[in-house]
Parts: sequence; structure tokens; C-alpha cells
Amino acid sequence: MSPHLASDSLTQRLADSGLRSTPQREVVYSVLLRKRDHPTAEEVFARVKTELPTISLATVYNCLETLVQCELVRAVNFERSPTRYCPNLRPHAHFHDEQTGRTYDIDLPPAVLAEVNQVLPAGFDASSVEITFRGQARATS
Amino acid sequence: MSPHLASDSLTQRLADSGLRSTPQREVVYSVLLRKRDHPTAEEVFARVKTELPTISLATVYNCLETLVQCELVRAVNFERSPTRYCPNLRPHAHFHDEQTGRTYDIDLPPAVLAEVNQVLPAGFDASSVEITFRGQARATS
DNA sequence: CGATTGTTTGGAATAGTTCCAATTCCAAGT
DNA sequence: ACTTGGAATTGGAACTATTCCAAACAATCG
Repeated sequence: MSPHLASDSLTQRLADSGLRSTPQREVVYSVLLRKRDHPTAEEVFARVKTELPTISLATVYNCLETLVQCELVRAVNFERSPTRYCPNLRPHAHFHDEQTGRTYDIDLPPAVLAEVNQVLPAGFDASSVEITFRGQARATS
Repeated sequence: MSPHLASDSLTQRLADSGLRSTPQREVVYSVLLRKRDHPTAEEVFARVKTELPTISLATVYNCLETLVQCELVRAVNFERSPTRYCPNLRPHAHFHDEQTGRTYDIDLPPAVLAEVNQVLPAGFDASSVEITFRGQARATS
């Protein structure tokens, strides 16, 4: 429950990759943790600016890229719409609501993940798999 | 084995959507059927030009879009790279080879598809699901 | 402190795609 | 056959998301 756990783990992860912890990276990451609605880079930019008014969009892109490298954040692409960012590290699929444009995380049980990987013929060695649904979500959450 | 089956089914599908069969649409479709290597719009453009030298890139985009609407072709997106087009209508996943950039079709047994759809909680109604692997493929095919 | 390396910044550049207005093509009705 | 209206095509401009770049800034190390 320490208030700076997230930022500590960020610092740690960055250090592991030989990178520095900076205010920009901290705030970008905290913005993602605070509101997990799969924001685009522009949306992150807008949110971060309230805390760091002089940050540039290029830096936001840099920070997001860095966080993806460190595996603290996942980049989510849906068709050709802007990349969205997601700090959920558990294995999960995405559900894209066609009406609202909202993206939901769908937890993936290991058993399902395993079965999906079974479909690969010999000679295919997957390092990751992405599952994306598109459809309509009844507004529960 | 009739040589014009494909073009007939194209004409049919287009008519079903109230659209016309045109040389441009025919050739774009036939190019996709001829070489199923998931070409980009630019690649389709290049191939079609050998047959229809005056076609424009905009028309290629239009035709591809039309074929996708008619459900004769699937648009395949991988991260933010250019959209690729695929005339394989059976349910299948895609495997993206990180070294070569090549895309492979992976057949999806109905059972797996069913299990994947099981992960959706109540209230989520999926009209389609996309499964994309990324990794390394031993050059078998 | 001074040098080196890493980071941020604003703006220019790029890539892929879509938009648009003008033309061309067809099909149906006379 | 001739017209006319809608559909399709075309070339080029516009757009969007992102990356690149060179300059400024910051932090770390010797």
C-alpha cells in the first residue's frame, strides 16, 4: 500500500534496461495506471500536460515506447486506429466495442492460451499471441 | 474447374451488394487469388498495373475496400504496418514471422474458435475474433 | 568542474490512407 | 441510337499518426 510502489517498480525496470527514471516517464506511466481506459498517445499527452505542462508529444511517444520496451505497458492496435496503451500485464485479450469504440480487457485463462498455441503446426515458434474481439458490449462495467 | 468461376462469384457477390463488376475489381481480386502472400495495397497496385497500366492507387484502395465489404477478402493488420489483404475465407489465424516479415495463415479448428469465444463474460457479444501470432517460422512452406 | 552520455523538445518529414472534384463509364428508359 | 442519372475511376491534395532530427538540457562519472 505504499504510495510509491508503482514508481519504484518503474525505476527498477528502467534501471534493468540501463535507462533513467525521469519525471516525464513517471508521469506518463502514472497516467496509464490511474485511468486504464486504453488511451491513445494524444490522450496520454493531454492528461500528462495537466501535470507537466511543457512536455512535448514527441516525449510522450518516447516514454510510451520506453515503457513498452520495459514490458510495463502493452501497445494495443485495432485495425488502423491510433495505438492505445494498456498497463495490464496479465495475459488478456481485447474486446473492441463497435458502437462506443471502447476497449475492454478480457482475462485469458492459461488453458485457453495453451489450446490456442496448439493450433500452430510444427515449425512455427510463437513468442506472443494477440486475441482481439470486436462486437457489442452491454454496458455492465 | 471452369476458368471463370472466381470472377463469376465476384460478379455475384458484387451484385448482391448492389455493386457492379468492373475490370478493375476483377483484376484486383484475381491478383489476390493468384498469389496469396498477403500483399499490401501498394503491392497489389504494382501487380494490377501489369494488366491494367492506367489504374490508380486510389482505385486499388477502393476495390480492396469493396472486396472486404463483400466479404471476399479479409484485411489483415499487424501493429502499424500497412494493411495486407487475404482472400482466404476459412476461419484462420495469422502468424507473423519477425525475421522475414512474412505472414502465414493458420487454420483454426472450430473447437478452438469455440473455446476462445468462451472466455467472453456475459454481456460481450462478439461478431468476430482475430488471432495473431508473432514469432519465428522455420521455412517449411 | 568538464566531458560524456542520456533525455527532452519543437518542428520537419514520412508513410499509409482517405478525400475530393472532375471525368468517364454504363445501364435504363425513351 | 440518344439522353440522362448514378456508379466508378482518376490524380492529386489533404490528413493522421508517427518518427526523425538537430539543438538544448540534464545527470552522472572521472
